Amino acid sequence: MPKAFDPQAIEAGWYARWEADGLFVADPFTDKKTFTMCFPPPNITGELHMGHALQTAIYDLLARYKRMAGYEVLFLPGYDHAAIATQNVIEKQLAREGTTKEELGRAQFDARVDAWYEEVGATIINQLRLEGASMDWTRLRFTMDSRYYRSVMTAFVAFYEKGWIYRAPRIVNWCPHDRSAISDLEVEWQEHQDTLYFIKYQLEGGGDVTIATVRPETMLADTGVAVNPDDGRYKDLIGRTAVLPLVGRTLPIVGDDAVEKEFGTGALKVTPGHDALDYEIGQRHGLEIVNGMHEDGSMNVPGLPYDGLPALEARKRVVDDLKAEGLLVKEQPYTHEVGHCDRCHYVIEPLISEQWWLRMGELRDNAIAASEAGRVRWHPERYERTYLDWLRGLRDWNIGRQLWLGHRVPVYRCANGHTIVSVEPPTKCAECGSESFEQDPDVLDTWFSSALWPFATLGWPDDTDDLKAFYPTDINCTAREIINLWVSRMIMTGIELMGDVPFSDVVIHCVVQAADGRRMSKSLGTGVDPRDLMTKYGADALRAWATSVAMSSQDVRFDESRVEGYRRFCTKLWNAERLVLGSPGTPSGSLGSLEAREHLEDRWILSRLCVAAREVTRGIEEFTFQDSVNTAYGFAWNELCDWYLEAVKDRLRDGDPAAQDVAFFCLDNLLRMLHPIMPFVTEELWSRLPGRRDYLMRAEWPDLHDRYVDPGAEEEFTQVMAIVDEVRGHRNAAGAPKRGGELRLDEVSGTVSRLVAKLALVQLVDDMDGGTPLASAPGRVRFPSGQGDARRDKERKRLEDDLAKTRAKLNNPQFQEKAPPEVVANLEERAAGLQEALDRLNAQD
RNA sequence: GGGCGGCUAGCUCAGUGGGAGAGCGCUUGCUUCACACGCAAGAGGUCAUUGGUUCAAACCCAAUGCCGCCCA
Repeated sequence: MPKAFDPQAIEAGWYARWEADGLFVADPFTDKKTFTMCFPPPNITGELHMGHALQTAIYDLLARYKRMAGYEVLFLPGYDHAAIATQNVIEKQLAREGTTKEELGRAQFDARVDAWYEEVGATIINQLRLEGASMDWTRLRFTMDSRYYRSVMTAFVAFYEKGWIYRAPRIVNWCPHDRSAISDLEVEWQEHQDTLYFIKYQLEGGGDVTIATVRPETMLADTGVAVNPDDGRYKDLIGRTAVLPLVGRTLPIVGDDAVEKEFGTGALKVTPGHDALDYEIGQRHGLEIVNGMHEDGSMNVPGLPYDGLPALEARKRVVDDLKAEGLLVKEQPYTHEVGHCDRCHYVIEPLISEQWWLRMGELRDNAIAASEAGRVRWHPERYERTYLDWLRGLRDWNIGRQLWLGHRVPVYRCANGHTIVSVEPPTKCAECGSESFEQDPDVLDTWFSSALWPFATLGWPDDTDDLKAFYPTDINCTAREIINLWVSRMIMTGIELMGDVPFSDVVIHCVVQAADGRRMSKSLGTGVDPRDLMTKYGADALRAWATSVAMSSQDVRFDESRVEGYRRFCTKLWNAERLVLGSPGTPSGSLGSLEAREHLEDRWILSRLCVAAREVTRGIEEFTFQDSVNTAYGFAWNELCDWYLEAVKDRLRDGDPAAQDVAFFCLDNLLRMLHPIMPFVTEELWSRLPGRRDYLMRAEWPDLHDRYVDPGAEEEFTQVMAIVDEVRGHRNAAGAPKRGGELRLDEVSGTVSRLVAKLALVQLVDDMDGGTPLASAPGRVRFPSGQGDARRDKERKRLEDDLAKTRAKLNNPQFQEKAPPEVVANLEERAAGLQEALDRLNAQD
């Protein structure tokens, strides 16, 4: 074996062998219990970032663990079409080429989109493979595949037939760049420094009222003025009529509780066509709706000089004209939040628009009930509130989009205007026999199709073997910003269309930030490409890092040195195995010596192995993955390598079968429990262990229970470590060479003495003149180069301080009275131990 | 505006009421026959601030400050 582990040399090979031998493929006809995860469709707008890499590591950890624990695992991969995002990417490409999608035409545009999906899809799949994701590639799904398309159509028709889908005009978030509505969740809020304009509206019959607005251009579509009925300043105005400056339209003045008295002047201009609140006020008071804007965000005010101007230019002109007429009372700086499209970053226009809506009533109520009843569990638990709070305030879902790509709404109109809603395109109108149809031009929100992911990927609406075997799935793991966008909607559709929740557990992992705490993003230049990290440190190191941070906090700053640390850990494992494999003779493999075990160090390490295995398992089962990786790391490095292997080096060199059996057994089980975290290096090392070897990937999960737990051995070996530590400390303080010196130990077993001598590299003597007394055990140590008196003084001070603190606590009568007896006993034992150590240290001998 | 999370060693982070921890970095000594991607020994922390609960607080409660996120 080479001296260092080289990830590049083995990763691709193992992945290919696992896949070729069908280890990723799930069998729906299995007798085993099934475990299913449908991988979240990664955004197909680009390559996968650190968040995806982290998420993949967690999913794959769970998949591999469950396989080893005896489940039939389906880990299903796929991606979605990300309609708005993809359209933006292609449009940017076209802009660079000096053309537009309108110039190109639908067919050419579609071809560009398909080529893009193919290219990016391949990149995504490649990265998932590099990371070792054990996904069932025979079941790869894409939301635009024909089968998936039919699932989406079927869901639409099902909701439509229930009467839950309707078409109605409402204020929507309109993106003038994409010329489409987007959902509330796709709006990004940014702080803007703007100006608040105070404008005087004359009243019919004399007088005036001043309103305040940051968007004076929208006044062109005003149809009323509203004041709070409790506002003494304006009470008398209710029922009178204002005249809209520049336009001349008459505006009824209405009283409405929704008007904030504190904002501006307390009088509100009402523009029902361009503001959600104004729309509601307008509806309550029967105000006219004027749509003052075109789809591209330019003004739609025929007959006025502002017609066709972009909003900002119109604003300038309006303000100038108001000034000229003396109606602009004042301007003041104003800071507020402005919505932007989260894909193209244009300013969102609230706009009245006719859209497709999905009624949330029953869908929402059932989704709430499922979580409250514990049929969906959240990890960490606090995210259940995020989910419930959002659902409780949820309005109907605008599922329509005015885009060039996506699933076309399956609504058709015949030549005579009859509406047909059907999964397959109709051939003949049932009412009039017409054979000529036009399909509704809208497409569906991408999240509408993604909401069906856990069952559409399994073949729904057909009653497939996969659906029977693998639904409901078990775990969905994602980032918290996805809870409302996706998780909640999967739960809604799963309950409605499948009659059961789509998964039982939702795992919310942390968000990876750049090292300086900023968002990780390509545009900020703060992004880190997971593939570069895998090239440098190997996939296992990246995965171990991800495992250690994913559930430990809400956010994590990326720290490359920690990834590097896990690469070193891989090499450490590699060399541990190299040492064991280098011992002569053939190990018995009978494991008989595990039962017979005579040596203290053997009993100790087997005990520690059992404890570690239990903790690693618990960490995975409870979704605190950092506990698993920390435990395995600590066991491997600080116990197996630092102490056990050092203690049995000579026995291994002599070909002692007991030492070999124990060492192999520990390695075997350590590699098993590390496999879900670090699949490549563990598979490679496991394959090199003696004996007939199948794949570690389908080996059994360590199930040791308490078989070798041995408190006596743990206590005795702890004494060994304490004495060795102290001797080494003296050696260093004395500046003595690494080997040599004399040690006299009284009142400890021969086993302990011999182990200490071996590990501390000292000569055991029966008698000694002078030397330094030890604190950890009765005895003295002496080095030829001199004594560690400075260290002895320091140690004495430490012990004295500690003892004083402990005694102070014990001397408190209230402590004695109120603290639990075991805590008191514990402290008393501790004080006695400290006193003993001090006595030993002060022994004159 | 509502909600959530964080503030612990130089850095990144563990630590759910009884002796302050890890990795990396730093200092010193080691090319010891598994590993210098290593070994051994060290230095380094009024656990953000203030108050409260408790025999006992990094941990529970309240307030404050700063950083970040989600939602409107």
